[in-house]
Amino acid sequence: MCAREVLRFFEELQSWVSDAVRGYDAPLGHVRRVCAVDAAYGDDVMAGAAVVWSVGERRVLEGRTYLCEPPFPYVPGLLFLREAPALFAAVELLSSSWDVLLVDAHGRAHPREAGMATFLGAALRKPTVGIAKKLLAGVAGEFTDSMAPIILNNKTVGYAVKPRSGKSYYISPGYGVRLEDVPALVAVFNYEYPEPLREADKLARSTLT
DNA sequence: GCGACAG
DNA sequence: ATCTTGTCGC
Ligand SMILES: [Mg+2]
Repeated sequence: MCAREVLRFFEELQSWVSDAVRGYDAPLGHVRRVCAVDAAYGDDVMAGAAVVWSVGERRVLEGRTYLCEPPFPYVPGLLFLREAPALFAAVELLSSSWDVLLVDAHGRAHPREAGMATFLGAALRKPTVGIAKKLLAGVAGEFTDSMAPIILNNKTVGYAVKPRSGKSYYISPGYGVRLEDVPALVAVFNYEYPEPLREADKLARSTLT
């Protein structure tokens, strides 16, 4: 009935999902094609964008967008209710295949260890990782080679990454990706903030112009 | 009670 | 996320 219970309901669902998805973790193979998603907003309209990026050619192979009215307001910790539907729709419009999905959000580094990257991966049943610009939960530990573990509930749930130049970012497993495979994925982009995410951001907002 | 709070 | 141009700094 009231908003209060709606939030409590979805938060409880997140807690359950965080444990349920662990059984789907699998080794991440060679990452040749990466998919990245992001959203942008206009007046009463939002654009979800998805791009497929070729690691070898360092270029966008395909880009798709999906426009709709924001289905939910932004509530810290429940971002997926607002953005996941449009991002999911944009990904489904892609005809190109990809190995892992990069989401502009958190994965396991979340108050209930199930951020938007976790839900997108579960819905798509494909490997995902969350890559955010700011921490929402947990604390970054000591850095070792440009990376520091993100500690939450007494365990490592992801990594803080310090690029050779630029602001640091935070990456954590979403769905189907093991924590131990995250460092290799970070290395694929030479520790820099992933280009495909910048491309998805660019595509999302250019669509509203 | 107060502050913090992905995008 | 968005409102916004030039400007300070690496
Ligand atoms: Mg974004």
